[in-house]
Amino acid sequence: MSLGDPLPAAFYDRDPAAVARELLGAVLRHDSNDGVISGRIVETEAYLGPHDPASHSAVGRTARTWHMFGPPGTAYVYFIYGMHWCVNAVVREDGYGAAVLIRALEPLEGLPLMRARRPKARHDRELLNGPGKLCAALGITRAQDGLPLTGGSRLTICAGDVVPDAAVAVTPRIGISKAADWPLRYVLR
DNA sequence: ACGCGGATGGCCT
DNA sequence: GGCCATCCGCGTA
Repeated sequence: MSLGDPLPAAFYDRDPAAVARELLGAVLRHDSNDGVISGRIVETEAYLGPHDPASHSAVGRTARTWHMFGPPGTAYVYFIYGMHWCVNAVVREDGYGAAVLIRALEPLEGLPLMRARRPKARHDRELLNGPGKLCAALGITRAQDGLPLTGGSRLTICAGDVVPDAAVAVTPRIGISKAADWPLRYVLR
């Protein structure tokens, strides 16, 4: 595995917090029908599995959460608040039900297309700084739910520069009510 | 620079 | 029926 190659399934088949930490600096890329859009991952959250009360997998394997229980390196895309899509990378072994939510990116490729898909963004800093915003900008919807992120699909995560611990902040997860004090959010500054 | 509430729909109970 | 792993606009400073 070197810089720019897709991260393999073995990268994801590990402790969710470690994967969330190490996804910082990696690159999420969507080869959409309208063009390639990519960004550097700068914020993530770990959802540990069925025993984590804030995790979607805590309700079991339903139609909505189906792909969260898929093999490591699968995209789990869900619809929330009647308007927004959010994208996760499935972690741990096939059938377990853990994932890492991608919460923010820094723009790399496809700036004009991002701006067209995010007309409300008043400057480029607001294009990808939220889980719903980055899915809108990249064109990620239910159509990408279940795709492998490990290569061979149009949605991939590729290795980036190594990020030193001094550049990483760890905080509680955002926007949840259960297990809201667990420090599983990773931010690159 | 904050804080608050409405939008909006699928899904679980 | 009520709850969301959110975003945006409007209000007060």
